[in-house]
Amino acid sequence: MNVKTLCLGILQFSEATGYEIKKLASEGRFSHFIEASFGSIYPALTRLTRESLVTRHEDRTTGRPRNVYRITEAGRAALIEALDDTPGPDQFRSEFLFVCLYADRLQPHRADRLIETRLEQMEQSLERLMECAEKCDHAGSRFALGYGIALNEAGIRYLRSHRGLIEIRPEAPLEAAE
Amino acid sequence: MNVKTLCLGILQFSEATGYEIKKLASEGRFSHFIEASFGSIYPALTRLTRESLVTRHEDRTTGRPRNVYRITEAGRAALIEALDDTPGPDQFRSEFLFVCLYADRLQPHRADRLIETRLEQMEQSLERLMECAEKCDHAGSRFALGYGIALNEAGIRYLRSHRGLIEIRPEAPLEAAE
DNA sequence: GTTCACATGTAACAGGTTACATGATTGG
DNA sequence: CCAATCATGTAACCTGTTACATGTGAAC
Repeated sequence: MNVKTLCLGILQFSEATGYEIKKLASEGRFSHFIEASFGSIYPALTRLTRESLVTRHEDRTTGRPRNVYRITEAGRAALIEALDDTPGPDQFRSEFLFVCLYADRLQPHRADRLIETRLEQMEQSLERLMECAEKCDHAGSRFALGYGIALNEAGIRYLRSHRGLIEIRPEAPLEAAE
Repeated sequence: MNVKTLCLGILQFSEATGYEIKKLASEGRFSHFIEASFGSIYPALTRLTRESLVTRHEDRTTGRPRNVYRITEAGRAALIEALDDTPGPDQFRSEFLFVCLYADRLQPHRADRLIETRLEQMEQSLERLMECAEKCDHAGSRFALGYGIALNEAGIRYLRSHRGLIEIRPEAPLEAAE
């Protein structure tokens, strides 16, 4: 799926600036299964405008000049059409897991710290998703959000209960760890 | 993380051909958190050979000519060094979830079929991971595999129990869906 | 015999990222 | 006044994918 479709998809819910689209994709309610950078969003928006799939409204009233984009009827049609393709397989990429593979070769307690950090990140992201879900009453969005929450919870649970598999047991009391 | 590090990581466990590396990354025990195509693996292997991080052994004995790659000491060192960097955030990309967002605009029962298909895929992938885990006695790999299994199970559970959120209720008997 | 799995590689191309360049407004 | 956040955009670059090109051996 490309950034153009993604923009169309976000604009389908409400008008937005490029900046806001980026926010929604990176931190907002779509962030757990989507990603895009400014460098791809702005050009996409320009192309979409040229193709009349969105319209651009320059807003100079609110102090900061901003370009607000709004999806057109043709844009909605194009989105539905794009959605018609069989979605590609979900993909999960994790450098964290890759590093864990070699936990036994890492510096002592490196794995422990890595897990600690990851756990914190996941708890944060879980919280964020739950906040979004509370505020949200659109079925599709709740469904996607709920999925993210379920996966996050499962990941956290797993890390907590299985970290012992790769961490150095404290039961082997040694100062060698330093 | 780049394909070079990935190759090094896989070769750390045992020697392999480019073809086998691709298999391991796409269907094998690393497949749930890693991906790489032939078009990136072969050039990476050539570069690694030039840098003496792996050695190439041409095997013409087994009928099919194959190039078997083996990691060197320098290669192991380079891997450990690469592993030293803070791993980037896990990323999950899902076109499936994106499409689900617009379930209400799709053709009737499109969402149902999508979920059905995804469920089947996830069950297959779960089975595959469990088979790998059974055969595997390396702690790091078991940990990573277990993580994949946990996430898959959670995803399957979620889809089964929440699909009603976006599917058309059969309880509302109407041909209006058309 | 023909299909499938094994096996290697290249080249064109697409797609997106990073870094850069710029500037306004708000809040402390 | 200074930092953070809002805001837009470009260009060089990188990385990897797709498609192509080729060939062997095994199994049915």
